[in-house]
Amino acid sequence: MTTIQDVARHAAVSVSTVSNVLNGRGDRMRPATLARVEAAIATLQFRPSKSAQQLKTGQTPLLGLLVPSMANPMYGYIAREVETFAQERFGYRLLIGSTYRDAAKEAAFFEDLRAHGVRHVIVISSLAEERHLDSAVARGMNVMSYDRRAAPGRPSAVGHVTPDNFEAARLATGHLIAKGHTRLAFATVAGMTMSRSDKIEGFFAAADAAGLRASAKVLDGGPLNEYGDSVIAEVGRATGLQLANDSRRATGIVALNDLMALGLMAGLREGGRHVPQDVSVVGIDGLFLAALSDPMLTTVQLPIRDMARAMVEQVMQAGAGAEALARERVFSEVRLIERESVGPPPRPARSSPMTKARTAKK
Amino acid sequence: MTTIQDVARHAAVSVSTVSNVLNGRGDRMRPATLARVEAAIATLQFRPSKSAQQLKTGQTPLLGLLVPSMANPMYGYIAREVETFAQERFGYRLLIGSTYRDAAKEAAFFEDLRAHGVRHVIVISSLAEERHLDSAVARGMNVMSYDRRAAPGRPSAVGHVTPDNFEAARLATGHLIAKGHTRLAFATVAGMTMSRSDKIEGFFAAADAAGLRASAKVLDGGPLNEYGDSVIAEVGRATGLQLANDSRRATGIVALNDLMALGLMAGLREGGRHVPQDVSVVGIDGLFLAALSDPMLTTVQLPIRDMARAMVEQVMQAGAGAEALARERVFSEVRLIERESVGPPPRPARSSPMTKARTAKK
DNA sequence: TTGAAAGCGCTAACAT
DNA sequence: ATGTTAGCGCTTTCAA
Repeated sequence: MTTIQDVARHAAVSVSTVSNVLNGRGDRMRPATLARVEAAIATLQFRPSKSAQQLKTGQTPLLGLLVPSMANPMYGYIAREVETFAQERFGYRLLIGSTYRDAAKEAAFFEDLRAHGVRHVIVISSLAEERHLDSAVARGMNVMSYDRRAAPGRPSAVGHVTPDNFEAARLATGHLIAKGHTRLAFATVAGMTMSRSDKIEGFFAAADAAGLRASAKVLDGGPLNEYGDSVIAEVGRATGLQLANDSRRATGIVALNDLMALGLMAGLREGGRHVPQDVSVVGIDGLFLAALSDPMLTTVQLPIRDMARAMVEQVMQAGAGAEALARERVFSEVRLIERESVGPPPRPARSSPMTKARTAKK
Repeated sequence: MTTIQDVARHAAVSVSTVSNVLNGRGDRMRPATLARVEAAIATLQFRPSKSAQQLKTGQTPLLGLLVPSMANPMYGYIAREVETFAQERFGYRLLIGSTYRDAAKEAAFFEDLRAHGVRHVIVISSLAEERHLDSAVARGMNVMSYDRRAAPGRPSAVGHVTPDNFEAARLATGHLIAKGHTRLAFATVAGMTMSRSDKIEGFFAAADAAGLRASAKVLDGGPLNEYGDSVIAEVGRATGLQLANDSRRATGIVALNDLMALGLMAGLREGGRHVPQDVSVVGIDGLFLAALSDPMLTTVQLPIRDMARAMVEQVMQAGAGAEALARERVFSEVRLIERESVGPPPRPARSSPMTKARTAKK
């Protein structure tokens, strides 16, 4: 390994001179000296050791990113945006970890980040609590949390960036209502996170506003056990299959996210139902995969790239002043992408005691 | 930050004693001493600094992983498997980088890995050349390359793990032939990598064996510009759309991979063709997404997890002996998963001059 | 059984 | 304009 000593020797200068050029202080020396040093660096292909620099400065250009699973296309997409921006804007690299929604793995990852001296971390946790994040902050980390709002009341030192989940679900539900659906459902998985409850509230808010609250219901597809990649789609499929055999099922369904929606459609189809003729489905996320399905999935697009950038920008705030870092940003730029998975509700096969007022437009 | 000094002071021992317990040499001291040290470590929540350790030992528990794009579900899946195994088996964390298939970005990532002292790296490159990998090896890195075989003739210092792409494509093509298809095509993107050419050869080998070579063709959907996440599916869609309007199109298509196949199906449908009634499609990869489409995609499952583990295991070989490290492993455990996207060919609309012998079974 | 001390590669005072 | 040097947190001889 070539060191700063080698360079100094090769250029016949002292190590501090080399260090000066490394740190952009080339103006402190004669041009000829600078040139010699630069030549030596190039010749020897010298790259200063990050660990030595870190030991000295306490800084390391590494960003920690914690996700439930990298195999989930949504997190893969966020991760890529975070990584790209962190690299382009700050020259940081990404130290990533999948936690499988496990508290112990999450804690272990934080411990390792700390040991590595990583002081900037973005967390996409599906744990209910987030106190462990505060303790990370207490140890000097800048942490940003994705997809949840600051817990009300309890002042937090961690920053928050989240899409407007309430609005996203409201929009999705409103679209179904506008198409004439009166029997609505929100399909989710077991376990209540802030993001999920916000969506559920948005769902009910839209139903309420249309006087459809009584028939609106939440479908819990069960737990997300094991490896969290495809499983949310599997839960969706199971829910879809079950729904297919339910004669009193909702005709308009909002899914927790696109993967769940895709699974839902597969399950519905497996059960012999057609989307959107028998049931309409709308997702939330706006994954590119939603444009590939048959029928193409109508979904609510979230501003992923903007959020990724905002998280990076904020987590990098040098000051670490709690004011700036602990800010909460809710991104409301959610928009409905109408595709093919939503249509008018089927006309009721027979008189249903559930039928509400306003008999859908023909 | 609490250091080994703090622990030593707190336990009233020297730093070397603390270091000894950190490095599993607790047997060198009196149990009471060990206990005191351990208590101090726990009380102070001490974690030794990785950068200090690295500076001293030259080792860092970080694995570099280079992928074209983390937003691609296939790479996300591989990355997760690599990460999980590296963590569980070796206690390593993952330093990941998306290269967008760009040589400069790839080189920059390697430079950074070197600066960080990372000595183990797994590369999924879509660059034609791989000399840059050899130079990384020359600088002391252990590198494993995924999805390509060692260049024949030129002895390489980098290890190789790859699925049997020839066999995967042969299997996919053979399935189409068994179903009666005589007009075959292989849908790919612009740019020839070793993996792609192996698949194409497997495709032709199967066609040849059935006397179908003359009508078998390769469809090049064009370049994969920009951000490589959804774009391969977009190329697939464009190819599918074009195919839909081609009256002399193949009836059985093998796609480069599942994402391309999914796009292909979307394009075909957009163009008014039905899968599998008008055209049969088979993918390669075995992504969970392939089970979600309508029709569900018939595909060739690759042993991703096994390959991920093999790569990690091999890249970690301490010896760095070129013999063990530069090994090439071709995983032939590929198997066809029959789903719904393949059926018998449509009966020819009218006499076609192309029609080969053996008029498909009814 | 325990401790003292050198040194890994670098940065940044502080000389000169 | 350039050089000397202390020291970041740790591991590891070598001594005691």
